[in-house]
Amino acid sequence: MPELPEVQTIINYLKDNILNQTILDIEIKNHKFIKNVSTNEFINNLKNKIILDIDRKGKYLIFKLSNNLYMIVHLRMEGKFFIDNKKVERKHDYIIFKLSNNIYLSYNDSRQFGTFHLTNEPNKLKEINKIALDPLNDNFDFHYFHSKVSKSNKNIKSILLDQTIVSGIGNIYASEILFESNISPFKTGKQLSKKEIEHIIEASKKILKLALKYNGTTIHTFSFGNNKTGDFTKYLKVVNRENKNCLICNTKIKRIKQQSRSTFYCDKCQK
DNA sequence: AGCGGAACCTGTCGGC
DNA sequence: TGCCGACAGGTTCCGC
Repeated sequence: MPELPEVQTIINYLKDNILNQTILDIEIKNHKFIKNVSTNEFINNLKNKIILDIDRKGKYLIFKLSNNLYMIVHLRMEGKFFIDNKKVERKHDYIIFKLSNNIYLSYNDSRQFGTFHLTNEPNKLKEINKIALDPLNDNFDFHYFHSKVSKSNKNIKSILLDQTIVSGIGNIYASEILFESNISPFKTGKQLSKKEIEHIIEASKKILKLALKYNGTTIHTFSFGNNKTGDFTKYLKVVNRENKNCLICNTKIKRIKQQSRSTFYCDKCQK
């Protein structure tokens, strides 16, 4: 489900609600989410730790806890956090943290793809270590991106989805960024001119910032803050607009598959 | 090395 | 109404 704007929206909401709370207890209803430690280790390590900060690398959430411990969470397609003032029964709640002040933080994941890791050194965790800069980072610039794409034979849509080249972009924003850049999703990295690479960098920063401002995009199921939805949906220009008119040139928007994932684009505006 | 496709799961929607 | 297939904001793994 979530890409950078959605993950950051979730983090902002969590920070408003659970920062400096102590984890009093943890209930685990399904063990599969915990990847690099045993369930017992997970519980014992987290118990009585304070949530000092919540940060992000790409689409990973990084919970900084007291005693130099970090909990790393990836929501994949459907992971969600709910915050309740009392214990509730909710379908697909699989990990429930009881926090001080009687707050219950529940991890909910209908498709069960999400992951949890515990570590003292997040940057040494292989999942985090390979994640590239995201477009909102000032170091994501022409020099960096050009060096990563200019020799690539992959199409630019796939390049934008490659988290080891640029992080935080997923299937929705990849299409939106390419439309904003006037670049065909079929073009390979090699075929891009310097100017086009510049355009993609600018469009990435612009779209992700704007989407974040509107708390992300809700098409199917994204929500944060116990069922609030993202407002960027109404600003989407190509995604889910198959067969509708391009807002710039009135040509019908096309929908195709690349790497078995939907790409939306305007074949007149995007060359 | 690099690719496409399957796998991981559940839910929803559209067509027949 | 019911069944069946396609599809879903992601990533990894496997086989060619």
